[in-house]
Amino acid sequence: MQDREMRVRFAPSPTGPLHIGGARSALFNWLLAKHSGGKFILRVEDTDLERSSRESEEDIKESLCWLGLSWDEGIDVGGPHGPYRQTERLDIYREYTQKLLDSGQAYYCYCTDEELEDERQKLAAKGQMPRYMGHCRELTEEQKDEYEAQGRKATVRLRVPPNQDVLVDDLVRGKVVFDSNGIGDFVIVKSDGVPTYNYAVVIDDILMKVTHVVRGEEHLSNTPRQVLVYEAVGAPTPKFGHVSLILGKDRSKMSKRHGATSVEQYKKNGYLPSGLLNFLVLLGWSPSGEQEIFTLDELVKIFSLDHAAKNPAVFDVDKLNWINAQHIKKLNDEQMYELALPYLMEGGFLLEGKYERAWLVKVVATTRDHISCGAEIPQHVAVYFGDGCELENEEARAVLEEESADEVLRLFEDKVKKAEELTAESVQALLKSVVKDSGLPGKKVYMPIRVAISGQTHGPEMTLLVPLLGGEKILKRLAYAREKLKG
RNA sequence: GGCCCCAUGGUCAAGCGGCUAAGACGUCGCCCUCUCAAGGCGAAAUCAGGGGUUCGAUUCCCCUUGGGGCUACCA
Repeated sequence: MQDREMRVRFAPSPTGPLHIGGARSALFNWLLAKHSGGKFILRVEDTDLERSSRESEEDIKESLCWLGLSWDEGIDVGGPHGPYRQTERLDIYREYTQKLLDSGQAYYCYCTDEELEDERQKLAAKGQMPRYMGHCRELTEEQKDEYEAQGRKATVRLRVPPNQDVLVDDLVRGKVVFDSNGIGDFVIVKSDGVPTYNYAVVIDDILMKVTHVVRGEEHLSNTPRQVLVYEAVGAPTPKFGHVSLILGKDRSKMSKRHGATSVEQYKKNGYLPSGLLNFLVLLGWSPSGEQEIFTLDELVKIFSLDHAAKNPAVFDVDKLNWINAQHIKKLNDEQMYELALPYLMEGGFLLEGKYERAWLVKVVATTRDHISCGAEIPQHVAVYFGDGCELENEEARAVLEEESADEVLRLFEDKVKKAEELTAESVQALLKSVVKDSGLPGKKVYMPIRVAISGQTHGPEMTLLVPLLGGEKILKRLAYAREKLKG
């Protein structure tokens, strides 16, 4: 007897961009599938007609693709158990609903929102769990006709057996028992004929032969309802795994006010898919060794639910920044350039059009060890652009106003003019000779030059800065700085 | 309110009855250095509280407290 292949899915509802929590669920499922050689399915749960949109669906797919989490079956790519969009599966659900109705495991309910709300209020007042008490459980044909005549639209409810323990055997939480009395007959088909989440999700998982349902902990309390549906249709339950939630800084569920919560925002800020994924996988899961920086391939090899954490994790941007920085350090020059391009354009650095690509590549490469995301590139490369620099502050001005500065700059200028080439090595030698000729301490030499050619008292190493600026630009900047000082 | 989950430094976390309670981010200090970073080294910092069980509890059980989730014709 061979184990069935592992089949997992990510089933977002397209009501907004891909949330960071959703991305982690997708990642866990994807890793599980890849690790075991199984299948990863993408299903769209769009039964909330009001809030679902194709636009969101596109956004989610785009984010998933950007992350590199491709799906083996699902929307767009198809598969043997489609369609993979729930609103296109209405006939399928109808079939199951009819069977449930025929067998008496489900029934029509004609209660109105007001009546239901009233019932909830009363139960809550008595300190009991608000739930449906079964008003329409035993309706006669006459009563149904009467309601129909009133123009009421019926929902379909599942008949939930009383006094029953509903067991959820969870891969990360162990056995969790719920009392069926606390659940009540819940709606499986809305009055417009569209199934509810707790119903559709089960039918689909059965039909799509899903073996492992891995999702956020917010679904744990809903799982007994789903188990009840499995039992009603006579299907075995898959294995469940409820992963802890991702919380905001204040320990409440991540939401807009916690800053960027969608994958596309991180993409926009120039985070790398590998960096974001690496950060996400460490939230609620830990590797056995001490390594923390992983490629996707490495994660595929070692990931399992065994080390999934039960406690919720706070999203820490500082750690994300560090992890992403580690991934950026591994980029080559071309990859760096690719990462930088949108920000160079945005920052207007390419408008001048007079910069060679090869030069730009070198400039961008200087930022590699200093940034944690692409959006930080402009502030680091600004110093390489333009023919003159404004003095950053009084401290910078003071450096140039020092007595020895003038002499240093003259020496430097002279040597730059005479230099045949400006490379890291030659600049190093050149600067050393300025130190020697002036007899000044290094700092008294480097600083005035730095400020004169960059306007700032901080920045890239001189052996990086000078060659990249080139003789022509340096001379212009020196002239500009002198001009400024006179004024 | 009811039900369910969770509880190790500021944050992510290892630990699975006996440890000086790992590691990482962040913080601080030192080194490197023309500067800012990066990098290297080092430091401070944790078992929520109370009961049990046990020769021995961070670890097992109960209670309290705290946090979170669910309680929809949302997913």
